[in-house]
Amino acid sequence: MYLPNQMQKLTLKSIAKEIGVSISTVSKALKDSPEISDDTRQKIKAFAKLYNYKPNNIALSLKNRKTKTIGVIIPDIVHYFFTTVISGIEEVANLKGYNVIVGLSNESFQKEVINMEMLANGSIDGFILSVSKETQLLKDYHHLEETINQGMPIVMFDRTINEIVCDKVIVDDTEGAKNAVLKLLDLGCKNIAIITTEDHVNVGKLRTKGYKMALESRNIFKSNHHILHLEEKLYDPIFIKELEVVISDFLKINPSIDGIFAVNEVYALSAIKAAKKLQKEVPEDLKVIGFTDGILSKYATPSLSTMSQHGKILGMKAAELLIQRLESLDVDLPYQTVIIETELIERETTENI
Amino acid sequence: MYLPNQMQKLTLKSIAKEIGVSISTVSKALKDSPEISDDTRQKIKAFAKLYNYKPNNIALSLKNRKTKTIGVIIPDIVHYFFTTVISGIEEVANLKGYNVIVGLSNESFQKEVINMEMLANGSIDGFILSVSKETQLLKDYHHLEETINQGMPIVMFDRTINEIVCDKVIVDDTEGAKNAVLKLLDLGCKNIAIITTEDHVNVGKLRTKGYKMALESRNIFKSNHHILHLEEKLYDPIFIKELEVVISDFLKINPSIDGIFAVNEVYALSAIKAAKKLQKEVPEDLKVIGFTDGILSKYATPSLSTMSQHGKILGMKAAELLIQRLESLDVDLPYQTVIIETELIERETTENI
DNA sequence: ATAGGCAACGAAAACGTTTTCGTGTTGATA
DNA sequence: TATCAACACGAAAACGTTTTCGTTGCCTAT
Repeated sequence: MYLPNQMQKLTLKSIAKEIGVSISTVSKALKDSPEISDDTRQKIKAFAKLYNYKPNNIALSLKNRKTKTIGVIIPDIVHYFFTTVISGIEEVANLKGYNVIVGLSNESFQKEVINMEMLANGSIDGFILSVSKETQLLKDYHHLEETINQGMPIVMFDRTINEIVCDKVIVDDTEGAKNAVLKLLDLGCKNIAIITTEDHVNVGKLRTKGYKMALESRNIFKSNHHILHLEEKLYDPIFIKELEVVISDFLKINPSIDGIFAVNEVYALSAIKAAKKLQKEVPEDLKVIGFTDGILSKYATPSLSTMSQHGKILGMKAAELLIQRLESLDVDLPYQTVIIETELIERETTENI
Repeated sequence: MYLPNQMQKLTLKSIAKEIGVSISTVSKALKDSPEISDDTRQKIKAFAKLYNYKPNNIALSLKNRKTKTIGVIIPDIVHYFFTTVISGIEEVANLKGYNVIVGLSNESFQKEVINMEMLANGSIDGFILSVSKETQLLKDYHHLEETINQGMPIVMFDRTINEIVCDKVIVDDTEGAKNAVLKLLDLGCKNIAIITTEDHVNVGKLRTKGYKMALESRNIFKSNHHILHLEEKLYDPIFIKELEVVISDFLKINPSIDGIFAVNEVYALSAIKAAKKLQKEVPEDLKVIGFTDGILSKYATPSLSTMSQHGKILGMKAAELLIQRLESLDVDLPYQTVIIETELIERETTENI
């Protein structure tokens, strides 16, 4: 009787020794190769099942030169949008037998590079990533280029880079912003402001562009654009007070504002809070639309109308693109850029009273 | 001149062939072995650097029988607490040269098992996990036992299981809840309710226990306990309306309630919303404390006082425990259970006006 | 009787490392 | 001149698979 050492994983070799056959025979028997007689096959399979043999993934990876795992690099995981994207990635990855390994850049170029290098040397088959803000700022993309040159496919999402040719999945920020502002106009708002980021943040820039397009399409020109650019750091919860002050000041200077489009939930909620303190009622005196249909929008009081980015669908699409490329035999598979449509989720902040 | 095929990763073998030495020599040269002459070492290192040689992680893993990666299994990633835990894990993992591979159970026993089996066969060195609700309900822990029996260490966090002996990192739910309720008492609340989950959810049960302990320590006995147990599903944003209705009904039946302790942010915010509609002002007529210092607490209006679980610290501690065990030579390292202290974060919902 | 064929299995290479243990060459020493 | 280190390097095993290509032994057809 075989006494398995519970501390030692079963291998083909140990099974072979136990049954008294060669490693090859065990391997073939377990894969139902016709080369092996029914008799020995039964014996081997029974033994393997009894002691719960599972092939070693690392050995398989080395042999097959593929790991069946996807590397995901994101700037921040404590962030609703990114987590929904991950959940989408994970869902289709799992469905197709892939694992997901997560690296966080914390918005740092350095960490992004380190993390990618750590994973690029055989640990994964391909990347899904959204670059850090610092990378966008520095415009240094050598790590991305090198990775691609080494034959490792990348799918970029949300914060993509034009200079890099690869598959991309993006949110239609400009169109989404435009639609949000058009909605405010349709609701009767006459003086619509945008609360946005600095321009080097791509999504901020694109959403600002959409804002302008919407207004200009209704013949509201520059003199009546109200744009508040906020410093990076104000997004951080530790500056919540400062954020409110800045927005409050902005609203005081522009008392005619009756509609706000904010490029994220945080700006939107702070705007609402600031407005209340200035005795402006939402939505009666001021209508607000945010971006990202996260937890804040749903549970805020009043609940926030917002543009959903469908992060989960985005993640699913990104994973599909990557896996399709990984499993395609066609080396020249053309690169795609998939656009995920935004959708206006109407809640209390745009109710017409 | 060597013309590297950019599609092909550099290996020791290809370097060896190019320089005209053996594989062993290359390996030794790169590791600065004294066996190798300065001359050839220089040559090899220069070549390796020029073409950016990086050893293949998979081959290393196979050889060393360790992967330097940690498997993290959580029930849900679109959840503030879990993401902060991950960020903590990731931080110390990275510091110590480990990668993090994430599996989601989606609160499903089945997915939890599958995911763990997928990773347990060589892909990772150890697990950090929080079990799914279904696992808690079924009380089937065979996958955990088997994993441990195979010599793979596990660190459980938050939702731990007494029957399983392993390292654990937990939040002091009972104590935290007790302190929250004591705070409400100190603020002068006379009729304090708890909004909690069904009892099979461990954290809900423990926090309810803390609620009772606090009241009883001030001689407020059962007849004056107001406990609202909510169905699982009401936590989901799609049932936000129903949630509010249930809480609203509860408040109507118990009009004397002047303090609420909610076991999560969602219940707390819904309670505030319900109260407002019943013309109760927060914090004037009703004081509220939640659990989890997430994004909702910070940006709510009024901002929510809450018990912080310090998820990031918890994650860091869990990673430290695991890595310590992985790198310890002592097989009999005693198992630890680390308790992360909660902390009351006071905001507007407990202000004394 | 013998060639041919098939059934059932094993040996060995390969994936990319690390490391132990040779082995050949040099220079110095007795 | 013979011996012996020290030096510089290579061969090979090992990690756990898969797969190709033998190699047996036996049966059948000529």
